[in-house]
Amino acid sequence: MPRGVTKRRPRTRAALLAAALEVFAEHGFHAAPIEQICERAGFTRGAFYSNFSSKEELFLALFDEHSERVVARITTLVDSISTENLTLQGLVEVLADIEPAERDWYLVTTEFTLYAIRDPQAGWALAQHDARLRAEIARCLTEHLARAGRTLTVDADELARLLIAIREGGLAQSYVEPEQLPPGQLERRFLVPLLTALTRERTGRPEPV
Amino acid sequence: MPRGVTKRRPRTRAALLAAALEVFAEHGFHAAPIEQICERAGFTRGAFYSNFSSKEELFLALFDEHSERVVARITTLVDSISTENLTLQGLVEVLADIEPAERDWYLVTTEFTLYAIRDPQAGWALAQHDARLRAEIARCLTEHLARAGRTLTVDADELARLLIAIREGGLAQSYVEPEQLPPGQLERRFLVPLLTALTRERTGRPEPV
DNA sequence: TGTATCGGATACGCCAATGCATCCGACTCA
DNA sequence: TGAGTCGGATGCATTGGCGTATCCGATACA
Repeated sequence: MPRGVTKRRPRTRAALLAAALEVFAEHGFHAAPIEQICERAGFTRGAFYSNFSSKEELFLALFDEHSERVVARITTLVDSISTENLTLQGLVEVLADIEPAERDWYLVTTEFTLYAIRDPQAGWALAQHDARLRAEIARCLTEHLARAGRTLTVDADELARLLIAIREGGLAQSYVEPEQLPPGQLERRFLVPLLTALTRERTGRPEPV
Repeated sequence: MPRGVTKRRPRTRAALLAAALEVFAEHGFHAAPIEQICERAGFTRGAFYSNFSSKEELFLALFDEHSERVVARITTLVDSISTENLTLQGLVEVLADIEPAERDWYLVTTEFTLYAIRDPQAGWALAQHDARLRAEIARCLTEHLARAGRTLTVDADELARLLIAIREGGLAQSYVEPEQLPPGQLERRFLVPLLTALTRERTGRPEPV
């Protein structure tokens, strides 16, 4: 462990990351000037290049950080199931709950997705994250449904893919015209019949389809 | 009508638009150099600035053009229903059919969506297009289901939103990891049970849910 | 076939952002 | 408390893309 200071750095890094989220959300990755990120964080470009080697690295770091947080949040949800409303409705409310801060993240992660489609390395990283996320969602679904007395009749991972698609695709529409489609609306309207159709009573016979 | 030439211009415009689609898809809007678009189209920047006032205007024009084409394509689908397979399966096959060229359009339109979320004017334009698209999809659904002897139990426009969300959200996942999730897979897996749950036999009673 | 006009090419100036090299101040540890 | 190292600030050079002003060739009409 070197002798010098080691407490300032992580704080600076965090401030830059937080500012980067805002500025990237506002302008997009390419249009976002590094200088604006720095000044919003209360630093100069010198601090920036002392912590990150380039704007791209900052972008990756931002995604990493977010990625951890998202998975952690779902894990928390799974654990809180026991105390929550155990009906199918209750599950849907959890899935349809979208906080205002999601907007900035949506803008950044969507841009990251485009980046990942073009860049195989980033694509691999995103795929890793998505796989973890789906695993958590699948766990959440399975456990919650089990406690509600139902079991899935389809692959949980693939259903997780569908739920993610509905969420992301729905958010796109919501953020383009917020008055027409409040965030979470699609989930609230369609998830109960959908999940009903894709599950059966745990001890009963499959429902007619 | 002026005396000079008037046949070259539309061809040049079309060539630039076609090249722009490729280059935007490859690099993204901001990272795409105008010069590369021009040289791929076989022109120079002089030709470009003679046809478009800026890169942004080109982007809007590209979206407009695409937008028309998409709506037209759906309209064609509606009209071809009579000759197609009239089962629910047949409808799903149509909805799950995604041609390879979709990838470039996906990249460009997704970037346009981000642009539209940030810019109210573009947002309005996108909302107009989406509304037309949903209307066509709703018509397609209603007519096809009617001929298959079923009627919707939910709002057709909102269902169209859901289908668009699934398509867009699914494509994002497909293009990030094409081996894991072939385009259209989510539709093929989930649309039959979903549409079944959201419709009832035309002359019969609602199915149990 | 000549000519007027339109479309595209060429060349230039401009600007903004990146990233580096260097300097100064702050903080930790002995 | 002092000295050495780490972190952030400052200033600069480079890059490259954008947009305009001007020039030249091609084409349609008289």
